[in-house]
Amino acid sequence: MGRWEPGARGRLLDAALQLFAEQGYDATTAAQIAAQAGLTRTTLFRHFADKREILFQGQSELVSAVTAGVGSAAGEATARELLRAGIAALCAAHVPEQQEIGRRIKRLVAVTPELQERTAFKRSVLTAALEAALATRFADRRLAGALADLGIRAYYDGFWAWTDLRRAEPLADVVLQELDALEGALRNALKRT
Amino acid sequence: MGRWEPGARGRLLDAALQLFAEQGYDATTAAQIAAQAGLTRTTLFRHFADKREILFQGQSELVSAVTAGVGSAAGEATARELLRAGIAALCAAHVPEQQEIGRRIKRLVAVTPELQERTAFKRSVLTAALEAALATRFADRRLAGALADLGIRAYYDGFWAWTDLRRAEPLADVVLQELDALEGALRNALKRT
DNA sequence: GTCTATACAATGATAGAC
DNA sequence: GTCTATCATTGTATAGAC
Repeated sequence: MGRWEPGARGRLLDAALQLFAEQGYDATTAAQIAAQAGLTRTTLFRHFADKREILFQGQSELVSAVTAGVGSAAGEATARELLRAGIAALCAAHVPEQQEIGRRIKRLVAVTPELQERTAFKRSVLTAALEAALATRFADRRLAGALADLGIRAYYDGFWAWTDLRRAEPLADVVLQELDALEGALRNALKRT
Repeated sequence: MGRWEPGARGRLLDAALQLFAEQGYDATTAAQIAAQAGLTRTTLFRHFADKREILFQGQSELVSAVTAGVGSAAGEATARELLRAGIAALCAAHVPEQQEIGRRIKRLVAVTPELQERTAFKRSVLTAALEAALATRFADRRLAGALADLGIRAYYDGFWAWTDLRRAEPLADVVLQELDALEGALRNALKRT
């Protein structure tokens, strides 16, 4: 099952996913995870600031991806096009293996408040990064925030749906379609009477 | 400075706000907070599940408020009107004292990752509650989510702005005005070419 | 029913050796 | 990079005092 890279971080992720699924997050100690990965507790904490972070590694690359995606859009792009450029870059930062890993993480998060908290924080960091990137391209800070919420919602809802797919569909297809649907629903609801 | 109720929870909040401001969140132990409030560490943890929760007490009432607000709107209310009913109820759940307390909490959150995490979690819980309440009143789950994001953004941005005001303005005035502005910006950006 | 005393497991930090 | 060892603190559990 070691389909992740053989580095320490990858082995720790594999070990954590297995032990959390068997015993639950709280009942699994950092020492157990380290032992299962052939390391010691101290080494685990050299790689990850805390136990939760084992499951959320690679999230900082997503911030870079979304920022770069917005930044590389054409100069005359509209606000909506800038948003789509950022979200598409976010999706491109994922590899197909995340489909199964994401599915397993989703099950754990659903039953673990500590992981829900970290999930919410990561989402807020990503939203803030997208908002900041958009705000460098057009003046309206309020619009940047509202569009960031919309895009990140499409990304998360699309991502979780993607992890449930059995075939290998590009993540961007699922997410951008979700974004279309969200935009349509909002446009309709905000219409002036 | 004990302008909060004389109960244990209020005294602990006062003590925590003071000590966190002086020493920082991490450098302040639970025992210090308890001692400052004339209690012991054990009693602190009887009142609050963890150290962060001292600052976020009363948040569960906000969930009740937003749910009740949406639920009590007129039967023929539009989606936008339902949203405004929920947000208005949220604002009504605050007392003027929160203006100063919120200002002090904002400063602490800005420099403390642990508190940022809890803030993000509370926001996500509130968003989910609003989304669920809206979804009971109209069928479109996507619209419920997108409108919840919009309303909660107006609430938070408005709330932080409100804490900086020196006069005693109703919170709802600030927040609903923010919501108007957000709706206008989005409506314009989502317009079909 | 609110408060306290005490013991306990686990996290996360730290300093130093291989 | 990895390890051993030690440490303060959080948060839990359980007992009992006022």
